[in-house]
Amino acid sequence: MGTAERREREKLRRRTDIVDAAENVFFSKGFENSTMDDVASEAELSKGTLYLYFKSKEELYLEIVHRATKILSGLFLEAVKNKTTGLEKTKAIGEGFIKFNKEYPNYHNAFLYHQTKQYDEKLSADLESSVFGVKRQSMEIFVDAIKSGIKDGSIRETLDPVKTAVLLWGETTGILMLIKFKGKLLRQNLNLSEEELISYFFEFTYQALKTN
Amino acid sequence: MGTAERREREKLRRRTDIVDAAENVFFSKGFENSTMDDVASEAELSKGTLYLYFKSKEELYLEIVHRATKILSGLFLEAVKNKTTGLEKTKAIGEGFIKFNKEYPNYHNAFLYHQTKQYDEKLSADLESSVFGVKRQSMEIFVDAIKSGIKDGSIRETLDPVKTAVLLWGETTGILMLIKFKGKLLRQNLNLSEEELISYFFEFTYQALKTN
DNA sequence: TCAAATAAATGACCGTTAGTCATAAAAAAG
DNA sequence: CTTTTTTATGACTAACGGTCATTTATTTGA
Repeated sequence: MGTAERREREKLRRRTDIVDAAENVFFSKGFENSTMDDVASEAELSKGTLYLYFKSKEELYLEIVHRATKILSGLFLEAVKNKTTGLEKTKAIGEGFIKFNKEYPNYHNAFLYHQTKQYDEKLSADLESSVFGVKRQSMEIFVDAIKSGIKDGSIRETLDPVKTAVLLWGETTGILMLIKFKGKLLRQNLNLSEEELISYFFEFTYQALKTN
Repeated sequence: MGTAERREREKLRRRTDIVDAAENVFFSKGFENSTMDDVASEAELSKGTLYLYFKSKEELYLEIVHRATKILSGLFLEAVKNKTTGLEKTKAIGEGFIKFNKEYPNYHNAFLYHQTKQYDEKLSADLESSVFGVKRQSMEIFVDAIKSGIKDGSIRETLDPVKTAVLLWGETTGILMLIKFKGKLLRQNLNLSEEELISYFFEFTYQALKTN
């Protein structure tokens, strides 16, 4: 009989519901300020039940990061479509990053926060590595764009695709973090707006990538 | 009589001792895993006393970031000395960043962690702004280097000194963070070492800055 | 030198929160 | 309908940041 399968589905469904609840709570109050009781109440469950589905508050959080990572990966794929040269693709990926920041600010915050954490080796190795798996996908899209740019002559052929992708990933994250955490100071003290900095970054990087 | 002055000195001395103790504890166990009781015991004081000198655990931490920032600023000054062209100065500042990372890893960690936090507006406005003051100094050294490079013709004249300094600051932080938090994954999954990535970053950036 | 006044230090205590576990309710199996 | 298994509960614990009434040490003024 299909009882077992149904139960499996229901279990998964409950898991998803809990993550949804956690998302609502974390996104509205911030991760640090949210309590597991908040999440339990939002999910209309008791706190104990949460721990039947997740090992810790952190694992719940990682699940959200997983969602974020999948969204970003999707944005990358979409960005690359309909672009001709590799350079254009690469630029589009950068714009995908910005779109992520603009259209999914909560997921992006979760994602940034995650990048500044190292997790317990053993504890959540599975989830962490599955997150990394999706990130790897995004990275591959990135690497492919650069490779194709080198092939079609739009990107300098002295560049190394993998290194460049990692580099741009790190740089972009750095800039977006700077904006997120110190954006106000930049505006007030240096009279530099978010948009200016981003477009300057794009221009600077574009020049460094393109063939002369 | 000089009693008041002496007491003032002693108070300051105690403050310093507490920060020293906090440093030992935070650096060895990590900020999150350290308790105020740990710090108190390291400082050979009771916990209550800590709160006579610092408003919170976070303020204690900010004090360490302040030290870190001063060190970085000093490294920048030292780096710029004896360099002739602005481009060389700029590169030397980048190397100063790396030196900070290599020679003062604990301070650098504190510094990075700080960059990913936004603090209570009111609570520690004084200290936060004094930290920002020192950072501003570093930033000025950076901006001056780029300006001089534009003047002496070693750096592309289409670049904006302030924007470029902010940009490079953000990029460098991004790369160092990537290495710190995901360095192991980069090595294992992409076979990319820390040193390779850094030198690639330098080369890439150098090309983007220099006049053709 | 000593008592009053002031400053510095203490540690028991409080409120909060992540995580646990014995118990109960619900569902499935036979 | 009874037994077994699964799922859910919420009172409880341990740990920690921060507070405050009380104690201890130091300074002041006569």
